Amino acid sequence: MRYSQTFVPTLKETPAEAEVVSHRLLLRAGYIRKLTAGVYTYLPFGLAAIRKVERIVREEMNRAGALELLMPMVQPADLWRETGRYEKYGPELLRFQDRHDRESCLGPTHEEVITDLVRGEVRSYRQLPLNLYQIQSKFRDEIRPRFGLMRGREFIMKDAYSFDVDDEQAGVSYQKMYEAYQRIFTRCGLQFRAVEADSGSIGGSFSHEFMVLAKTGEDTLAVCKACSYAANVEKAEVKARPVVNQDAMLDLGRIETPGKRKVAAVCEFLGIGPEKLVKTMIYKVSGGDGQPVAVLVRGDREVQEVKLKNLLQATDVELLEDKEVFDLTGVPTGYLGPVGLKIKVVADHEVATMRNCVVGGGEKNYHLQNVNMGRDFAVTAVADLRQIAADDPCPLCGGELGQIEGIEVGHIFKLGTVYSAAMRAVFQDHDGQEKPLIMGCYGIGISRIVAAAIEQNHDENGMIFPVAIAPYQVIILNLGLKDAMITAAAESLYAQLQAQGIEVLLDDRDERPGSKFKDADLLGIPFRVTIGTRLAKDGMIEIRHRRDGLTVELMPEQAAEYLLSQIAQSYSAMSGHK
RNA sequence: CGGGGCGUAGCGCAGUCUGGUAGCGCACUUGGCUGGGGGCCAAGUGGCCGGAGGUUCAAAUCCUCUCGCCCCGACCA
Repeated sequence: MRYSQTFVPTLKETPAEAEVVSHRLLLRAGYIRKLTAGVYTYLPFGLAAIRKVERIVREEMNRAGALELLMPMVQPADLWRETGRYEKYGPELLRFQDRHDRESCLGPTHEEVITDLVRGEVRSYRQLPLNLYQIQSKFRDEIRPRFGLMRGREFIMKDAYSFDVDDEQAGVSYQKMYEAYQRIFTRCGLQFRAVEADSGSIGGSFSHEFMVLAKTGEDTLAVCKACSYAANVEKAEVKARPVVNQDAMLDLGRIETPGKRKVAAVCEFLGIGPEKLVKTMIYKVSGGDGQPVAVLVRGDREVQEVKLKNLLQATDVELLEDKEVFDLTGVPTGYLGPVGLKIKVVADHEVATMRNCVVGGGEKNYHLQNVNMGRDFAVTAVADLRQIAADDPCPLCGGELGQIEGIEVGHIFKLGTVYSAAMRAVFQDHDGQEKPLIMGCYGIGISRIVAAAIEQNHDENGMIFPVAIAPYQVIILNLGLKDAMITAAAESLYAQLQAQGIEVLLDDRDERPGSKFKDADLLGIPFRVTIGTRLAKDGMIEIRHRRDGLTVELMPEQAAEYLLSQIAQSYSAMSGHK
């Protein structure tokens, strides 16, 4: 492609609306433009990167035996009512009526549609297993779209659905996808990690997330330094530690703590550490029994709301506002405690091991000391409810844990029969019995991968794309448009590389060298060839690696061979397979 | 939805408090010089000041309503 013939509106200045680096660079480099909140047009270079990712995904899905199809974006409400999700999915599901007042929605995911399709066509175990996938635009009416392609409302996603005869076969399908995902992200040239995950609102029993490691990640991962354990902190299990504190229980005491509401203030006032204190947090619960619940965790710990949600089998939990707490309990926040509390109380494991701790007094300006669970108050459940901390041991091997940030780019679930049972998608097994299909679902955020790749690979001058997903592999800068020798060399190399199947961009614009260098860096193209006055001076052209700045000088006739071998090397370094 | 902020030229912004000629930088057009990291000189083009209503002799500026966008929280590929 000739630069003068394409459409890459680069920006010298940074658009004000962009917060994260991938969003800023995608706008500046002319890869995307915003149409409206969370909805973007992919310009030619942005689309080229997307297509590269799609191609890798297709190849690996096909290799794993999945079959591509394409489902509609517009879906009838009735289908969603069958699984109860039309009501449950919430405002993220964009609903509308067509001219006949038929209720419809834009597909945020396609479990219902695929299950509807399969129940109509699959009758026998002999038609299974089946794994169907599509690459489709999805729409989720996010409360707050942000970060450009990272969290848009409209985004491109690959979603696959597997159908099996039993749990064991479903496990095989799951494992195949797990392996395909490993290959996909490796081939994309990304540093990533598969982690155990919460299965979230889609439901189901077992799940992994694929996380691109980047400082700007929205998720935090707990990763063992000794073994292979890695999990989203939402999920990372905190093992109940052995009780070390066998002190005798002391007499309960009431102490005045005027104006001391925060853990830190109470601790300072009483001269104790936060590990001697128990926090009481009250949550509003949607789903489950719907009753508000008080959660107890140690003073220096955080409640992990996903764990709480799972314990209560709730669809959502939300911390009560200060005023709501007072209305419910008559106690201002800061002085809440489990003693004498009238609502349901659940405690983190750790609280059960604590002796003689301090809790809120249940009235303004008072706390209680030497409080002991069991003697002074009762709880309805003791469970793993807090977020894993840096000093917690690995739940698998007991080793030391580290925490890193990640961007979720893929998620695989074992769904079981959640959808097939609700929608009566059944098959007849060997034994003649009718059974629900065992399902799995597997998502990859295609457009998000492009953003994540940039978050992970950039510098102050712009993007640095991995070769496999760069819109072009090579950019040739012709710095002597009016010089016949320079132009001839540039044109010749351009033709040679194209003949070799290399995707190459020739910067033939009548621009000053500075602009061309800046744009080349910004666009993130892995290899840059500079052909300028040095050709006349010493017969050399220059090839520079975008990632590390490594620069070599060569004679023009050596260039194509050099680039070919460098590109091949880059690919083999990130081949997901032999 | 709650909290904070912003809508003025394609982009980034000033002007708004204190009403009175709509401005700056970048980009764009033309000419010239220049030519290895966003160059220089000169001359230009481009605005219903988000929209509607109101106050006023006079509104980008004050008032009311409205639409849109961004940032912080709960959601997720």
